[in-house]
Amino acid sequence: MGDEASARSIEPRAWQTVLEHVERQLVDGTLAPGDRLPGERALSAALGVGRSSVREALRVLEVLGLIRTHAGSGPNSGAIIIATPGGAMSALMRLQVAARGFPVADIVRTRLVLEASVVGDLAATEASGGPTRADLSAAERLLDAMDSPGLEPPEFLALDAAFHLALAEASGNQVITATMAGLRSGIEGYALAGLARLDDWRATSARLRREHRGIVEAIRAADAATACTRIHDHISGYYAEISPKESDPTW
Amino acid sequence: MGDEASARSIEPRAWQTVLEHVERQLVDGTLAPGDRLPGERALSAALGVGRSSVREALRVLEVLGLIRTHAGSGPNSGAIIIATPGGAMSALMRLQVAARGFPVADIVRTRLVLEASVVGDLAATEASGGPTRADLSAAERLLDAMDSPGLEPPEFLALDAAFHLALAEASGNQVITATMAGLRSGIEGYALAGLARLDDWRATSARLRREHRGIVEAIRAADAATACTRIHDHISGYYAEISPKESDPTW
DNA sequence: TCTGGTACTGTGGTCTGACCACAGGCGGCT
DNA sequence: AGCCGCCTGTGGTCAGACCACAGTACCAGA
Repeated sequence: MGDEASARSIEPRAWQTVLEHVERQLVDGTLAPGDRLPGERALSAALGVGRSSVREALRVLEVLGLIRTHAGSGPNSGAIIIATPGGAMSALMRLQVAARGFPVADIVRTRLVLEASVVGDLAATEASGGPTRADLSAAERLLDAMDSPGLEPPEFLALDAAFHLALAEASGNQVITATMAGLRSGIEGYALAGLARLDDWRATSARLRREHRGIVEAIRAADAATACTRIHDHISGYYAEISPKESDPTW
Repeated sequence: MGDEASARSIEPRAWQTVLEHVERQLVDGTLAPGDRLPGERALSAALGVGRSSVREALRVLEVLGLIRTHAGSGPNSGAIIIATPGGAMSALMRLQVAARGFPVADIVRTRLVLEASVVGDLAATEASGGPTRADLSAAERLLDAMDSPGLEPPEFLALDAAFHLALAEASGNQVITATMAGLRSGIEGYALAGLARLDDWRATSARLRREHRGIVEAIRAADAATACTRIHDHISGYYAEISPKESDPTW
């Protein structure tokens, strides 16, 4: 079957040449965040491919969080280089979970690893002193919002997700932040479905709020070990509660 | 169909409806890995969008590692659902690094976290006994290959990457495996460029091989703490060696 | 009957040309 | 001077055409 590599595989697909063209310009600095790409018609003519192929490549770049497109004219129009990996990570994780490429259990385990590292880092930073408190206060504002009574479970979960993301952002690691955003949306559907398996939402919500406060408290106390243990128990405890009892292939 | 002009302003973009259609079928089980999607023309007619829009959506799904397309006819033709997140992660990380969305330092830090977790898990599994040895032997075969003399630095780095990936695969966590593959290719260009900053490649290569053996040895001895320390020093030591001295915005 | 080749069919891959909605800029009108 | 409408260029979408490809069905010959 390797004989088919003779004719077709030498020439890459048209949209890939566009993708490689943009990536090359990105690497060598010709293109930087904020810059505008040439118009689709110009790109098409410059690379000798059809506009459809250019559009397929641009669509990929858009989904990957590398460009943002606007119709019309003016400085805001056209395809502009950005770098917002969060959405791409989310789409990737979500679809891979849907296609059974990522078991939910592996996502939860990865969250455990990353979040433990995040709170450990935060506690260490707090120990060494520094301007970390401002970012932590953003997370604490979310905790306050979660205390408001009459919150519907889905709203509570959204605030919960934002809280964990705020911790990641406070750690300053953009890769971990984007990855955690992706992991979260990958299992968001299962978290919502798992609500039905909770016996007593009020008790669970109270426990989650208490655990959140405990985590922040440990970080503030610069106690990395306690913070790691608490977030580990927090996450694994919750998912143990909502995971289906019978074996489910997506878990 | 004449109302599409007015409906377009409210409706999502045409290719997104295709994407959502596929995702919905994936979630509710209508589509599963191995299944074939309807042909582009059929999908176009079924969803009331043009074939170009269908193709843009399929291109996104392909880059995200969800489908594989083949021309021709027969059971291997058409778009088939797969779930190979590795390539998507790699493309995402590579492009985000190129677009300065991900600092290289954050990628290295994330590698530290994930790989420490991987070797810790492996050591713990080894402690509890189990059929872990076969997978570890795959990693060890790569170490043997790295001992072969006359290996060019790029070849050595490729084997090095494969070794670290083999450890992740042995841990059994597919999310971590795919993420590590992505992280690695995100900084591959910088690893290659960093070779020029090494004073003595022979000495470095010998040290890396020694450290690799030490990591596997610690895993085999079920000594999680030592394994974590060793892989941490291994990775951070290497990147400290190849990172540029002057400040570089991409780091 | 078996075997070999050939035409057919349906697939993705690509290009072209056309039209639309949109948003800004420019120039003429008030 | 200030306002308003045309003009232009952008992405978004669609329709149709052609190509290369790979399997399949069919038919002719041994």
